[in-house]
Amino acid sequence: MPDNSPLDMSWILSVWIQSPRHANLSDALSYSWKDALPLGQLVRVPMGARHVLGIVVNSTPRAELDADLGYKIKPILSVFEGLDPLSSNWVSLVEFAANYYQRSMGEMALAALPPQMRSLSDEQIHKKLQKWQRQRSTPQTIVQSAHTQEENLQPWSSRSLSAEQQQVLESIASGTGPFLLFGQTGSGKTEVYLQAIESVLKKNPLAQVLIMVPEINLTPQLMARVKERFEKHLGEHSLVCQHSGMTPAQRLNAWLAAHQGQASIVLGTRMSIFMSLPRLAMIVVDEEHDASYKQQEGSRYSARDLAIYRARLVGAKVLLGSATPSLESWFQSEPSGKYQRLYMNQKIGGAAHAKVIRVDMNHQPRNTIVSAPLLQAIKARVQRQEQSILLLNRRGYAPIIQCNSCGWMTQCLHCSAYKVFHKLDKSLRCHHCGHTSRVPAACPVCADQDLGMLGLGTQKIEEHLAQLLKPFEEELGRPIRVQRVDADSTKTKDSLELQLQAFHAGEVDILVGTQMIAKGHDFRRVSLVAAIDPDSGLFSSDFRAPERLFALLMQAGGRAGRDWQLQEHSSPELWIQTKHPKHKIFSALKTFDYEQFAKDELAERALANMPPFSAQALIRAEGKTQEGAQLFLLAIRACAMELLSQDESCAGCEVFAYSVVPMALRKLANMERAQMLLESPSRSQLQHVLGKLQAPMQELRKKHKDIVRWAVDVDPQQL
DNA sequence: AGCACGCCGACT
DNA sequence: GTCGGCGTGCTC
Repeated sequence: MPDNSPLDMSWILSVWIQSPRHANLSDALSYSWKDALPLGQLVRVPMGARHVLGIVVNSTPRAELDADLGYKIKPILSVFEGLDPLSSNWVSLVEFAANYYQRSMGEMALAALPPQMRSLSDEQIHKKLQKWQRQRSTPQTIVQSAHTQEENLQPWSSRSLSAEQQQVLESIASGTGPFLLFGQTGSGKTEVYLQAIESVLKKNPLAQVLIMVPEINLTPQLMARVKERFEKHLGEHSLVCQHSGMTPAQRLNAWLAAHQGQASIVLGTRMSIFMSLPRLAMIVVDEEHDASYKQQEGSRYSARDLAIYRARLVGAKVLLGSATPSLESWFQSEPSGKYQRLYMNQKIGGAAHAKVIRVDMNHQPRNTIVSAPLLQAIKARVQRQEQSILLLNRRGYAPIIQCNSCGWMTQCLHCSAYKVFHKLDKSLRCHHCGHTSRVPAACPVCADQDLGMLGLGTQKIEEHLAQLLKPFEEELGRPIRVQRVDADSTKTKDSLELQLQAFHAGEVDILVGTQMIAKGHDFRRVSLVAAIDPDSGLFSSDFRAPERLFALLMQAGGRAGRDWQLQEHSSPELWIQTKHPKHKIFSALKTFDYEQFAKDELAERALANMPPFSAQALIRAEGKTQEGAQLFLLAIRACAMELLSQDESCAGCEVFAYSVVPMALRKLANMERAQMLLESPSRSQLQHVLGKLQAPMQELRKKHKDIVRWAVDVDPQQL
């Protein structure tokens, strides 16, 4: 009673809790307490009938009389003792991200904390904290003891650096960044990251470093290298991961280690950009061009862009690395931009670029899958016990089954897409909504049994290749092993790891897969990579499709010939089967000339006023009918027009609203989808208009009852 | 978003 | 007679 007597509640706290923007709540709710609390303090507060986690962002003395608020201010329930408040920098980062990506502060902030922070009781978390504090050893003591030994100035690694790597490291040490590390696959970028991190940690043993990778799959490999380098100097508890594949308990432990400053290095996926790192001194964004850095639902943030913001906010260095940078980053690293570009051109150990060989499929027999010269080249690899990788961007057997009599095709009932034939279980599967059905024995429309297959999938290539190689097997006197790697073959946990291990061990001759195998994996004995059918990336409605295709093929080419021992027998090759061999993407690819590609592509973007020469935001709506979705967006469009002409603060804004159109995948899981693109030469003007549009959009949402979901996507990656 | 309260159909 | 469908409405 004495503690919670209303008379003692002399402070009003502003608290963020998890609630989306469209809830009719302001960004921070008011609660009372007997004391002021520091910014970033975690608290437990009553919310209706529930108790929820909150973050204090402000404390003000209670006025003599509460103003007529229309609601009762309740006291908070408890304060998280023994846990440092979140830093003001962290709060600023969240605030910026919420504003920029048009979400509420509370949603952004609470989603950035480990889920157990919300679900566990205070006691459970305290228990965890105590247990964890007992077993911990601070990095300080370990590093200092290491320093008192003989190796104060000795490098932690014995590896020698190339002149180029050394030069890049000197630039990083002497500059402020952001740095764009433009380095070929195999040029030793990872070593540069590790060395840069080493020098940061040696300069300040308490410093913290964040390393981001695009995908969960890539964390174990890099973590192994980080451990090998740093574990003995920093202790095992100083290196932690953070990604959605971890258990809730693991995530909480890692989060606590980072938050309390014990973790020196955090390695994770995009979500780790929001880790609480009170002494953050460096951020590494590996493969910075990768689209996975953009969150595709909920708060659609770009972890790469936030890394730039966060680094500037806390005075940390940020290092973006890629062999095929995003055109946004590339543009920023031009002499007129804000980033410093660092070149790494040389391949370590003198490994050469893959030789690019284009096969003009116009001159091949119709419906050729693997052209004769490519097959020949693959056979030669098999004979030399070298490995080949075949890339195709479609899984399954054949994309569609068609009735040869009436033309009926396997349209998904719930999506505006075709179901794909999977031969293993003789099923038709929609890759968008997952709906699965049996293959009909006859056409459901005209009952004709003459059903044919259209197009190519990984399963079909796998089978086709086995057939083509069968005669050769006898000649060779051993079986040829073909392994398929795609979303279907890697469904179960660790199966990707196992399949890749088998490939590494040389138990497989040929790997057939989707682009998931082109990412990051270090294949030693591969001397041939072939893109079977890359043409769909050449003529897409999405202006970023060529950029993605180019990056994929460059990366694929980099997979070939990483082992210089292969050089003695054969040179690595990248094969492209295409009906458009003269396309400029392929001519730039031939010399692995990213710079030429970027120059051409940027010139086109400048002419068309596309990013990075403009900023974009996409408003999407989903409803029962296409008409309903479009009507909602049209109303928003009208509202935007009105703002631009009537609203004083928007009057000078140059924001262009494109027409409302159905999405590329018009219907998904029985939901009709439409979108409208907003574009402006000025990021801040677009931001301003979006902010002004927020309230009217929420009003419109109430009127358009048939709208099931809608979202604003700032800086959309896919159109 | 949760989670309440609140009024109408098929079941122990 | 209840269990439970999800339609509005509120949360400092």
